[in-house]
Amino acid sequence: MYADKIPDIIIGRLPVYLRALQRMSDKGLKTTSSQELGEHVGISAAQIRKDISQFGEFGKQGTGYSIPFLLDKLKEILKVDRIWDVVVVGAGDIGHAVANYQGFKNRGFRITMIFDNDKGKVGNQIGEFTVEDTEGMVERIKSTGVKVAMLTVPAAAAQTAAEKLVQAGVKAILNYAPINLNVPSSVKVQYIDPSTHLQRMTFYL
Amino acid sequence: MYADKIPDIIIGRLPVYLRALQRMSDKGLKTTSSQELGEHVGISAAQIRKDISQFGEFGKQGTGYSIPFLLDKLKEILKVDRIWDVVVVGAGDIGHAVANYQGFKNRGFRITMIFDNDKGKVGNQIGEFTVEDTEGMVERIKSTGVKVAMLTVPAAAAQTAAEKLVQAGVKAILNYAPINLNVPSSVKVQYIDPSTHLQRMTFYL
DNA sequence: TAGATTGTTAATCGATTAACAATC
DNA sequence: TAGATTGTTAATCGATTAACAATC
Repeated sequence: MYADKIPDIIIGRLPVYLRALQRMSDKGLKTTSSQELGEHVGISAAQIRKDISQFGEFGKQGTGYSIPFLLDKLKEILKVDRIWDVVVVGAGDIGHAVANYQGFKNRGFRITMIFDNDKGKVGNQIGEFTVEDTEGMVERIKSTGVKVAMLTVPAAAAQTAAEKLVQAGVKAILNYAPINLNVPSSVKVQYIDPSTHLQRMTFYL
Repeated sequence: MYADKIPDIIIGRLPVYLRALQRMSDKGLKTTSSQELGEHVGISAAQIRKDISQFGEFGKQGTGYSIPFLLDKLKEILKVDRIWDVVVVGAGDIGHAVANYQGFKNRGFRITMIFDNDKGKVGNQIGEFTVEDTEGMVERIKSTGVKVAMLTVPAAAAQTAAEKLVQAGVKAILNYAPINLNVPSSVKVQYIDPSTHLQRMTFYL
């Protein structure tokens, strides 16, 4: 859709803009400026204008941006103008937490399945979900066409699980295991490792 | 200690190197090269050498880096050659999850207190912790000297809670609430918002 | 109209990569 | 010694910022 390649670093900022705009919208605000949005997200006004202008002319000189309009555009660009089904692999503590997490609502995601390779956990109930056996996972994901996964298994099991997900056609993996995954470049991976974030801050203490 | 300012983007990569080296060490490996480490973390060998060389000459021509030595150095640089006490604010689902999370062990952090402003939750047991009332939080944190916090309250309560943490002398906040925090520049903030990460990937689907 | 703010260009700044002498 | 790999320099590449004409 966006013919010329958009730098990934810009894509990474769009969800932050989206989140801030959603909050403004929830407060009933109708318009904002690059200046104001920038103050909310800690990014310069010039950069926000440049980022947004990659995708079209969404603002108006003199008045700024319509919040509902920009919200719609950003959702469309990020493809969260729809709901993505998400599979969770790993029914341990983190798996439980993400399965019960209410924060995906209205952000474009809905968890639909949870898998674990521990037969002792298979069949267990987690909220509204029943833990399924990893054995049938590849087929099950293939047949449902799910493209997004969250990986919440121990580090030692993460690479193997990731390979199964790739085999099943998953194209986006949010990895909670503290290990780098090796996947084809057509598959996107994002990492969440709280210790890493904390260590990035202790340097400055 | 490191007189000339090190770019934050380099600091951000050090925990990733540390994590990979720890894994190599756990496997019993004793040496590695910038090439090999780079393959593990998906970063070019040149960049790894450049990053590491900011802090000293830790490698040897011809043989590469001693894993135990480089581990020690990185831990020292990131100040995780010690254990940091961490306070958790918010005893909801995420608070529970981080309190029970075993992944901070051996990464330099130890949760020591959990607070919530809901009197209904105060006194509850979460693992080995008793939920404490936010009312006494500032004094309690001040007196214990804790410098690191994890913020796991709803978005609407996050800014207020962050201000209390700042008041209490906290200098590093890992924020799980999907909102940007406004804090003095002397206080570091890192953000964890899984929806944001997912949205960054759906763009490419 | 006058004031405000966009979209965009050019300038600046910073980060990454390539290359290689030094040396283990 | 010969081969391997570092630390570092210079070149390249990319991202951010400043500035301003266009225009709502």
